[in-house]
Amino acid sequence: MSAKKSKLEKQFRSEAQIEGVKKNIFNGTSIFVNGYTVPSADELKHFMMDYGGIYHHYYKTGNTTFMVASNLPHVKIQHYKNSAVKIIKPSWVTDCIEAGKILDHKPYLLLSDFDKEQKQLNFFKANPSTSSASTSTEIINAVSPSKVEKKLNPSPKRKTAVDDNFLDEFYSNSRLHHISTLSATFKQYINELRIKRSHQFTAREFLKNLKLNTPNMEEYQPVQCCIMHIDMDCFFVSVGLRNRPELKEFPVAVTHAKGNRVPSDHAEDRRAEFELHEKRFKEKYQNSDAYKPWFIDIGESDSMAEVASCNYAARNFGIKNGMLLGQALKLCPNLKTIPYDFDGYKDVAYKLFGHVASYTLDIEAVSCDEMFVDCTSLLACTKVNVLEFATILRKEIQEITGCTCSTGFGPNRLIARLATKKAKPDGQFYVRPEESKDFIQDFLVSELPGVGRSISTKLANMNVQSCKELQDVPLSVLQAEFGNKMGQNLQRYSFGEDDRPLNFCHQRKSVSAEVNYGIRFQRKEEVEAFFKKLSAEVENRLNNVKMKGKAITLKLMIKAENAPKETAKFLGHGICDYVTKSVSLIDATADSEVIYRETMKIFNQLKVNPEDMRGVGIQMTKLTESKNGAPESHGRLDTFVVKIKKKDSPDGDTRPGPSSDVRITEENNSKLDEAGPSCSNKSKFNESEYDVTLSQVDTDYLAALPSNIKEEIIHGLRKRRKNNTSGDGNSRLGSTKNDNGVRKLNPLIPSTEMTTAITEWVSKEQIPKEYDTRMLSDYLQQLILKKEFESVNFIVNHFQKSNFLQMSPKKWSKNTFGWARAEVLGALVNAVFLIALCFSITVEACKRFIEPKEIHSEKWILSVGIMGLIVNIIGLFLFHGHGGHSHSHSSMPPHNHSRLTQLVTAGADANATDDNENDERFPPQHFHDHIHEKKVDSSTQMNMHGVFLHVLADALGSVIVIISATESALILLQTVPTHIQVDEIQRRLLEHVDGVLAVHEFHVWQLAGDRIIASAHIRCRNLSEYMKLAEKVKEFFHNEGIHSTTIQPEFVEIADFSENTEKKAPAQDCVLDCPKTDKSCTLSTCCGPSKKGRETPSPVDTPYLCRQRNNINSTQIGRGPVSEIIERGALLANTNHMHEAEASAIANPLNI
DNA sequence: ATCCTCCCCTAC
DNA sequence: TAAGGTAGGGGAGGAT
Ligand SMILES: Nc1ccn([C@H]2C[C@H](O)[C@@H](COP(=O)(O)OP(=O)(O)OP(=O)(O)O)O2)c(=O)n1
Ligand SMILES: [Mg+2]
Ligand SMILES: [Mg+2]
Repeated sequence: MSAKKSKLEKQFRSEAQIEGVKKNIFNGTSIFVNGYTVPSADELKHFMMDYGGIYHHYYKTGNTTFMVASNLPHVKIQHYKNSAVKIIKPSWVTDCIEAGKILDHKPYLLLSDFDKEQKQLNFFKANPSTSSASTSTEIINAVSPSKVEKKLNPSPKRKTAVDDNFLDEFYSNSRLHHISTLSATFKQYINELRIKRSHQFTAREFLKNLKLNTPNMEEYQPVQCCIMHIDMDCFFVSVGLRNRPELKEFPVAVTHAKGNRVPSDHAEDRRAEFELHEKRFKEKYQNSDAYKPWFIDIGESDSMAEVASCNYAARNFGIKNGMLLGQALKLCPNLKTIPYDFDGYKDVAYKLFGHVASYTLDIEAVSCDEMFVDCTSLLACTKVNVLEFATILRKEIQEITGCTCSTGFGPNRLIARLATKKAKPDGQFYVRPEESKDFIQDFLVSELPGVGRSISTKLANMNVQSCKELQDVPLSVLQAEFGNKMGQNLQRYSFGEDDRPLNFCHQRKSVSAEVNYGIRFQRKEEVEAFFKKLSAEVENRLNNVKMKGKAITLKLMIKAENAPKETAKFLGHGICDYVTKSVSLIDATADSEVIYRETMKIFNQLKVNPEDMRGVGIQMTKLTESKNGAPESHGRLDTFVVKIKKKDSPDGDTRPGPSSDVRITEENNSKLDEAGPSCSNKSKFNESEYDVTLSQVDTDYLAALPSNIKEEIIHGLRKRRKNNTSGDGNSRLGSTKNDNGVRKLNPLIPSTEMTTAITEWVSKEQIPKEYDTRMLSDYLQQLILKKEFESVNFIVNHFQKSNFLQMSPKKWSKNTFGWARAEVLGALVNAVFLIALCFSITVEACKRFIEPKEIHSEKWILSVGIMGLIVNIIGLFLFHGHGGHSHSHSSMPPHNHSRLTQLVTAGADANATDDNENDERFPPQHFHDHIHEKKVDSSTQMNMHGVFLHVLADALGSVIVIISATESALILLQTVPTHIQVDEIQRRLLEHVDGVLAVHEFHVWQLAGDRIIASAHIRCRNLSEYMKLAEKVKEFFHNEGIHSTTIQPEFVEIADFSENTEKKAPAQDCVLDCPKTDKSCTLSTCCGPSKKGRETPSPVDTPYLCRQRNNINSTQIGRGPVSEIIERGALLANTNHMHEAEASAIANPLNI
């Protein structure tokens, strides 16, 4: 029992003894202790008497200053609520003594805690049986309180996973769920910012200017590698205290519970669970010494809620994040609890990441309150020293978020992380590379990131506590104990070495949803119902990240055999065994039905008793990007097709009922497209028609059909499944792909309509989405496989020639030239396509020569048709195409339009009657004839002359194709256009334009066709001279036929001023090269390492370092609060921070 | 050797 | 009452 006395009490006593004379602190203040308290009433009485206070054995209204209570029944609270009685927590007494003076009692008011429990109070009030009694203590007391409870709460109904809204409610209250979600959010956030080119590094620019204009900043000392770690101080508490500033100095924790006593109905079970826990631990680690029974302090009615975060005042009492509230209250009885504020965390986290991102995007998000940042290039670019930057950054973060943070800097992530630890709270610490070995020695192994309870216990068993001790353990020993890699890592860490790079571009490897709270099932149906919900949750999460999974893992927590039935924590999981099992699927999926089905299959194999389940989880791995990722249809390519359709036919939007199968395909298609998985199974006809129509050539689909068989082969041996679900389950799995709603464009959509849709799509959409482009490429692929070469050609030509490709103002971030090159690309693709086609046809033809076959199918006719088509296309190239883009562009569509519309109608008819033969659905005869008609229009008549032309066109066509391919390739290779002579132009530029001292980095290339682009560095004397010059240079290039030029001026005079004079340099050297920082830049310039020792630290910085240097002088520099800090020289030294023993963190986890 | 599955461990 | 999630590194051991 004496062990139970808190440190605090002891401290008070010893202090009192040392002092001998006790101060008069309470000065006549009187208290009455009501009910059970910690410290006890007796102890409080002595405290009061010793320090000049008065102890009342009864509450005397108007006389007793405070009523002291830890906990009161609701009825009593209700009774006192509206009276003038001030009820305070006992810790007020101890805190006053500790402070040596009377403290404001308000933070210790017990009633304020209960204000938030208004609901419960109302509940009591609202009940008719007690409402009249609520004003009178006597009447309430007359009724047995337990009876009242029973009546109100016949069987204490607890909300478990079988209840309807459990999942939502649980997740909305789960702190761990929230921080996991936020962590993923910010990893993604950084990814997105990095992709977005338009991102502005405003704070970095500001910092640069600040440095230039603040002469009394320290001289810049370059660093070769600097990793920063930032972590918010006691994050949840800091956020919570933003609007409770009066609590800042008090010990505060964020929890769900408020520290009230808890019903002790299952005291035995709680005891038993604690003991089993201890037993398991000792068995596991074979060392009873290492075990510190964390639960010794926790009584039968102490709160088992977890402290999510506690502030540093609370940490002085030994409280830790993750500790149970009951335990924390023993350490610090007057710990103040505040509720969660999940929106606040998100808000602050966004501000934090947003602000750091305005310095650099070399950020690896670790969690919502923490990140690693590679500062190397940032510091090099701004020429600010590490600790100056830290001071500025932390000050800004505090101003923006209202919360403090700490930063650590080091040569690698390990050191940076530990430096932050040392800096906390509200501090900063910089470890220079050469200091890191010394720095790390004093850390305990348990403080190393990656070393937790298990490893530190094992090391403790080997008599290793500190990093210094760890250094002496031979590698072989570590590897024998912890495995190859872990052993290696441990040793490296112990010397302060860490070569893990920062990961700026995060790629998810798994998506899961787990619930290990409130799982209490009676029957299997309840389990099934919950798995359904969980599967739906997983589907949502997959969709949110546009992913599909190819493997499903079921995770279960099963009550350990000897664990008591009631868990220590209300609705917790108690002591459990863990079971996981996984399946690999044939096709990646995000469909909740598939996930559910597979999950149940695994579950059935595991044969668990639903009553023993304490936790469930579903995890998807082997992720692939999903093609149809975005569930929302806004801006999707196929929606444009649908829209057009609607415009065309007014009745297009009357949705067909499930029975109206016979429909024009594209309409049908769009409806089916929109249909989710839920209605996929209803009309087999629709589905199969759709599938066959679309995917006769879709290998995925072919793979999917026999997937059940394959699955049986692959997994059947192990699974030993019962035959019950094979029929239904398998047939559904076979059509999974389409159930999932993979969106496809029906190849029957006329190419004209398609081009219109594409035009609209391109003009509306900022950035082409991946699934759109895939959809488009699928569509084209199908056209090719259906041998609709003319349509393909038409669409490709459309890309090549339509206006939006040539002069689209829409530039997305990856495409600053707009779509201009697409024309060239299109030409190249077109040419390659045609060459490949010629080749395959030649081969085919040869085969036929060698081994002639009888013509007994329409395929032959089709082939002939195709050849005719090829000749036609080439002929078109020859007669229409080569002359100019616009000409063929205007002449093609009308022909195609009318023809294809007819074809579609015909095709739709064929489809409605015979959906198996769609491969040959377009009568080739019809096709060919039609083409000929067109040709007759453009030449003379259908006779020998025509035949001759066909052959001639064929031959010439090949030549043209090859020539055009070569041209396209040359353009893509950025070669200098043939009619331009670079050297000549450069020489003339120097000669003809006065004031140009030198020209270098001179490049000329062809964006497309006759759009020629030049870039050059031009040296002149100073800015004003350049202004005069610029006009002339532009004019010069204009005369040379180059209308788009990028000119980088260099000024001799300024360069001389800012750089060492010794570097005056030969005229060929570039004054505005990248600065010397690292090693990676020279190779990244256009011409490679023509000059030595110049680089950019990272691609992100390049534009700023290399191009915008001359902007600096024109920017006005403000003098904000930040510059004042600098001037005050208030670089904060790191606060020395004791290494906290991590005992509780190690002892805390309940799962052994 | 390298892969896969089923764990365990860690971090926040 | 209480809201014990989630992603990733890595090891053991078997299959290839
Ligand atoms: N067992 C834990 C650990 C952390 N968190 C939450 C609350 C914390 O505020 C937040 C950030 O975790 P940190 O490890 O960064 O801890 P703090 O920010 O609270 O304190 P510190 O100042 O040590 O960073 O994550 C939690 O809910 N449960
Ligand atoms: Mg933190
Ligand atoms: Mg943190």
